[in-house]
Amino acid sequence: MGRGKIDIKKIVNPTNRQVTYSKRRLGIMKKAMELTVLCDAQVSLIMFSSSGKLADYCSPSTEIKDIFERYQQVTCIDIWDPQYQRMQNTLKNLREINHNLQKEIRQRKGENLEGLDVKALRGLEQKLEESIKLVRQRKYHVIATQTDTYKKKLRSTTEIYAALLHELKLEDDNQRSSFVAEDLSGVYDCAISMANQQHSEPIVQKVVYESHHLRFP
Amino acid sequence: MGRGKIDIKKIVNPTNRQVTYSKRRLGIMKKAMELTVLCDAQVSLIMFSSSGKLADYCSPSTEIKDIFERYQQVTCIDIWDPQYQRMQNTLKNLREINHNLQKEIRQRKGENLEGLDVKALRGLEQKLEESIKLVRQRKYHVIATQTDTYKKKLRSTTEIYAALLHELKLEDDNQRSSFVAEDLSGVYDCAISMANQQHSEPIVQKVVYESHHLRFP
DNA sequence: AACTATTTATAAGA
DNA sequence: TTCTTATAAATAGTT
Repeated sequence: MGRGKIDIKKIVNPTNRQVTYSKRRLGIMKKAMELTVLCDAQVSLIMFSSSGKLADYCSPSTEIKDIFERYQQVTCIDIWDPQYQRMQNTLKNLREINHNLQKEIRQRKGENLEGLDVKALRGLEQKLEESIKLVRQRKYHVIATQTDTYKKKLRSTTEIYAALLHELKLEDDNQRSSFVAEDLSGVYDCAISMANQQHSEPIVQKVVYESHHLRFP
Repeated sequence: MGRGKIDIKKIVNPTNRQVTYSKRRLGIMKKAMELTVLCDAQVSLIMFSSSGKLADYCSPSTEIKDIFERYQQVTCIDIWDPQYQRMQNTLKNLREINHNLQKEIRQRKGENLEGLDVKALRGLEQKLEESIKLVRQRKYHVIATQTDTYKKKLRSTTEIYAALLHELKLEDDNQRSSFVAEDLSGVYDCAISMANQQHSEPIVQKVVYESHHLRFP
């Protein structure tokens, strides 16, 4: 169809090829549309030109992905094999890791010990003892650091207020002096509560409580 | 093209429609093939007739799935949305769960304690103490059961050999008698080693060792 | 992008 | 279905 008959083989001239592609692309899309309408068929058409440009047609009230899934079902070919397979493997591995982790946690919690013999139990006990040792060390470290910080804060606060007290005394006023004495106790309380910011009990009480719980290696 | 012009609308007569579908299906496939060859294009064509029959064409040295993946890339549309999305979610969840499990394990091992304050550390310590208590209980239980079993075995074995010894004594032979005394010690050793089947140390030694490790709540 | 001579596709009939 | 054939549609080469 055209001024002359052409052989069905790759058109060498790129411009010519591009022009023919444009014309025939429209033609085939029209044909696809006609087939859809005339024959109530479901059609998916995807074309990439040699320059990589995409053109596609899909019968109305469907999407290419639906037609594709239908195609997949009919041909029994799993299109997403590579990615899908990889994901499935990853899932399997993760599940296994998960299972092992849960098992380990359960044992470290002292659950599900039925399968273990004396040797394994003793091993587990030792592991737990080591862990608890580490936790206690850390706890001691944190308390020590904290106590130290609070001590410094308290000292500096006390010093500042002592200085203030001194300044006030310089005014040599009996009424003032008694007021300051009252005030200082409040200031001290305030320093204490600062030192205990994250704790409900006063710091002194706390430290005593902790040290009775501490054990050092 | 044909004896008469037709409107592009659904052909009502099913037979007619089927015939037209057959003809045009071939026609469009030929067009697709020509486009492929003439213009060096990549074409995928999938058709389902109204009766559900599949026909497809794909440019040579490719597969529909390849064209489809390319289409997916270009359109940025994820074709396998439902299953894929579900899997991705599952993966994400599993990864998160794993991460948390690993974190918990690390803490229970006494690692990564930097972020915890005194209260949390004391909590962890208590949890570990509870766990160790459970492990020790279990260990005691296993040892007790095992010891009991071995004791019974030993007793029954000893009784059997005592009976044998009695029978042998009935023969009232001095030579024999001295032989039996020797033999009995061997028999006793055998019973001991039976009782220790899964352990390298003799049972008596074992029990002593264990009880010095045991602590009861 | 438009034109048109020709080829190709196909509707209707057998 | 497939073949035939008159006719519509598509398009190659040209402008």
